[in-house]
Amino acid sequence: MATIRDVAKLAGVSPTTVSATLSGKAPVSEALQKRVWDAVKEANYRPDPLAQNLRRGSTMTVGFICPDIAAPWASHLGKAMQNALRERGYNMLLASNNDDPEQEFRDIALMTDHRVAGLIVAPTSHGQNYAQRLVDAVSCPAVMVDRCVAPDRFDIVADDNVLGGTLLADYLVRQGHQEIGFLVGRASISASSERFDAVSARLAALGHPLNPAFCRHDVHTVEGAYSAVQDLMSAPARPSAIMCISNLQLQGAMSGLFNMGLLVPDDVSVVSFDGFTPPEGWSPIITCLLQDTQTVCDRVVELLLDRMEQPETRETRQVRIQPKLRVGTSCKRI
Amino acid sequence: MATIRDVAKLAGVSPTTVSATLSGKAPVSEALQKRVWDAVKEANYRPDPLAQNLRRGSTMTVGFICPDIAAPWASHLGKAMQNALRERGYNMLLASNNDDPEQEFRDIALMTDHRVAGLIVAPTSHGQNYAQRLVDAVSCPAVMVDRCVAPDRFDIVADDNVLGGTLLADYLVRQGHQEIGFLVGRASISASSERFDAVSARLAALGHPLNPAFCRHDVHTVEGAYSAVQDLMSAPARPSAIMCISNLQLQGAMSGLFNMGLLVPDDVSVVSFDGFTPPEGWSPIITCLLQDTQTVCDRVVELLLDRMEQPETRETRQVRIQPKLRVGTSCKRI
DNA sequence: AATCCAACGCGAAACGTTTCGCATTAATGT
DNA sequence: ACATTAATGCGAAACGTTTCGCGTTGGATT
Repeated sequence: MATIRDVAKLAGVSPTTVSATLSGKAPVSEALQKRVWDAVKEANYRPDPLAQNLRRGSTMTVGFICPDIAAPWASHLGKAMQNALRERGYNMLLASNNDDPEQEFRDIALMTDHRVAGLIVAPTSHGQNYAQRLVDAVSCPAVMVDRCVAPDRFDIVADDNVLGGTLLADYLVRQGHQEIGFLVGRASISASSERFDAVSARLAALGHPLNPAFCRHDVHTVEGAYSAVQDLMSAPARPSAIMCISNLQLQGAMSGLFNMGLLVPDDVSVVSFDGFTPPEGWSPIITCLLQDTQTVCDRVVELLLDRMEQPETRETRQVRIQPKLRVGTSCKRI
Repeated sequence: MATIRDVAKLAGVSPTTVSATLSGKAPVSEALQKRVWDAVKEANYRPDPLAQNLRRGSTMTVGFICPDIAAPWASHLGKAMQNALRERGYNMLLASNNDDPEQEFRDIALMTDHRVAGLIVAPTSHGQNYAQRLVDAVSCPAVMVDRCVAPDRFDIVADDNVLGGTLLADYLVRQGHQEIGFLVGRASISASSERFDAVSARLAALGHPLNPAFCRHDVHTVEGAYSAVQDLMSAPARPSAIMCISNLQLQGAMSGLFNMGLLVPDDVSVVSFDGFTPPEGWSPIITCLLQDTQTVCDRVVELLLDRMEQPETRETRQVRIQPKLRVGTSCKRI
């Protein structure tokens, strides 16, 4: 592989001039520029990124850290972000941590050591002292996605859960549902509590407050949701609809209902934030909130690049993405 | 950040000795080792990976290149491989190319420039002169997944499509299907042609050869499959079952049938290689072949590490993963 | 007691780039 | 015509690590 010195020799200039020409960071006369470019082409020269990294002390790489890349949400977002970053010359380093904060912190340290230019984190957001540890661990420009952690330290892009909760609550009431089973997630996760609070507030405002007996707390796995719905639906007083706040919950709930022999929506309706969306042809189509992945991606990249350009100056920003209600076939009128 | 020189000073030894102690590549006396380790801890020293990369001319990073990371197949495999590689100290660089060979080659060049230790590629496998270009582009240890390209140059892990085709053909015949609509993929893609050939051969052997009028070729997008099934099902003579060879096809087919008002499996049965698998609770459950992602991952990593240790010596190997038939609800008996 | 060898530790060079400070030249102003 | 300045190019150092070759030491061999 040709080095910058080879090119310099070929063009009859110094390595400095080659570097200046390629980077454009210092003025070089037209004539020399041409000679340099010709030499670059002739030698088929491409700067060694490893040497650049070392000398610059930074990398054209952005890290994306998420709890589970196999979750459709994460893989779609990852795909979109990779495309967006690529256009700007960045690579993407990926880490999926199985929702384990310890693994997450190790990944952050690893990427920091590798001098990523920036970090996009979908935080696990649980565990002892989480927010503080995250603040301590992250020493480069960073944006948090989906979950709101340490908003005075990080830029954040998350769903507008108040709007989302309102849309879903309104829809349920409009469909005549009054007894609603609610699978609440981890209280420590912002998305979870925000969603619960929003739905709760809206239903109360509409005159149909949530029945605490129909709420199941700390449900954050497929298995948990499976048991929770079976528990809910085997009691003598049953809810007419079940609300899930995550995809994992939704899958567990559907599976749990299926195995009890309950049909959706004939025996019980289901709605969800963040819905699993099998394509047309499968049923039921879940009534849920749709999030525009591309918008999320665009905003995340925008915030991150801004901060990468001006690491300290700017105040942190918080962006909320407005979800849309998709009416499917999983929630019947009663 | 502490450098190796700081540690050396602290321990009263030379940088050489620190390096030797940490890497274990040269003998260091017990006494000095201890002093070095103490100094490392005291200074909280961690070697700068950027400097290591430059000096060694290589990286502890493996690249994973796939057509679409948002496809469940790819994201599940990516997740598993990340975990496996992590255990061995490697990072994973991810690239998703939207099934565009040009983008794929750019990504390969990028990763090669970055001196990845190895490459795992799910090749797009189409375009002019593809195999040759791939061979030319890849200059590091590499394993191909899913599609068989240049088997005399690369290690390959792919499905056992002969077994898979046999299982599906047997099942269809056992269920009484004789007129089978077949969505064939790109002829240039090994998985596609292998699958078609296998099913075709088995059906012929069972005395029910495929009817060419029911085959649609070069169907490799969701939209293509959508039109293809509508075309198939609007003719006067209809197949009783439709076979898809990919997930994309399956989604297009289901959607196409749905929008014609045809129910699966009441009006027409559907089976698929590589099936989209919504969790329990959604219907229909597609009768399809299941592939054990973990096995694929293990074999890929095994082959890659072998080759990374002995770049040239070993002959290329080809591993075929045996699929299992999952009987769902999408194919009725007639 | 002289010699040899193995074991260990060190200094310095090297990886390929970017950048700092200085030198040279040409252009401008008086 | 001389001084001042701006424009442009260069040499050399620096980034932090690994590694090559050499020197030293201490113990074993004869």
